[in-house]
Amino acid sequence: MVKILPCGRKQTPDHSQASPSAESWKKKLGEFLKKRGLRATRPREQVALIALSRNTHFDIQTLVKEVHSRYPEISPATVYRSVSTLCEAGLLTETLQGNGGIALYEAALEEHHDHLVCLDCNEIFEFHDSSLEKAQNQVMKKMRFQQVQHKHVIYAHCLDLKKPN
Amino acid sequence: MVKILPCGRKQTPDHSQASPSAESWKKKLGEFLKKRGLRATRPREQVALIALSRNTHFDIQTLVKEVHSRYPEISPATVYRSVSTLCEAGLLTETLQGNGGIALYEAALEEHHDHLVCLDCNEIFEFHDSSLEKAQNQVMKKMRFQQVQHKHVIYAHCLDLKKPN
DNA sequence: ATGAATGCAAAGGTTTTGCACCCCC
DNA sequence: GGGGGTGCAAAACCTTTGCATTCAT
Repeated sequence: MVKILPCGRKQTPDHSQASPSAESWKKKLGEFLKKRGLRATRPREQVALIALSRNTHFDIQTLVKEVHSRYPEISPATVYRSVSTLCEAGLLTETLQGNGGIALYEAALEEHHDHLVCLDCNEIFEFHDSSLEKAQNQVMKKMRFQQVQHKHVIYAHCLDLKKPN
Repeated sequence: MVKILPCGRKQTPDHSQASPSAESWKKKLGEFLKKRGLRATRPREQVALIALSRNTHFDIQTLVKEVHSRYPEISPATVYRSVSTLCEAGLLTETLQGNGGIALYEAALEEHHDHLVCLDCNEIFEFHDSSLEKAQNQVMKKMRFQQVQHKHVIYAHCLDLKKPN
């Protein structure tokens, strides 16, 4: 289990600080670009910076606005193009669908985790449980499939706190 | 576990026949509409018929086309409006995202199941495993949340058959 | 220098909305 | 008869694309 906060309080951005992995994406991105014969351009790296230093899940629109506010010269088209590059590079993952069925992304720097959406405060929590993963692998084995990836999102009410509004 | 077919073969539509639940949605829909003060109109019920008698996952565009081909007088706008009504009524569920990140829907008539997307043949399989569910409930208990719903999609390769192309 | 990347604007597609008319209750 | 529902068309959005230009290598 990674981080759990009682519902109603905001999740503290605990990996916004420069973590050991904070710089690792630059290397990883560089390698990917070289391998593909792509170029390390300024706009591309600025989008990467903003997308990968976020500590929350985000949709593209939010990213577009954020990029625009910090780098007004970068066009939405570039943000879209960069996001797909970053996904291909394995630095960004499309994780779950938000309220309107909109795809949300997050940095793929950390180890795998599942998602818990609190129906009271709408906050998204992350967790990891090894027995859950184990059960999952059992099922795959039984079904004779080899798991590559999975998306697991649980929607739940918080038992400790009541809805703040 | 519900249906599992070795990868590379198409999943047989085994609940396309009139099942006991085939008619139950009419009642459920009627109750919902009454409770909300909404009306049981012909277009609404025709869309419901097509959407709920499907046995596969589908995206809205597909549904729009299908509705149009059977009932050309029904406009796309009505399909959209009906789908959200059916979702609110709990008769339709947005399940997972297909290839392009497009939302897929399915009838919520049957008992809960998870999804397995075969990366070799792109087929979507459904499964249910009680120990998996149990593990899940354990986690929720530990985290002090009460689970309402969850979406679990596993992407995997089939061990038995090789990619057909 | 060469070809990839960008910005811009236009195109393409999907979903929502405004409004007059229709029809369920 | 009243108010929700529908169809139509327009609007609003989001995302992709074409193209001239810029820029990394």
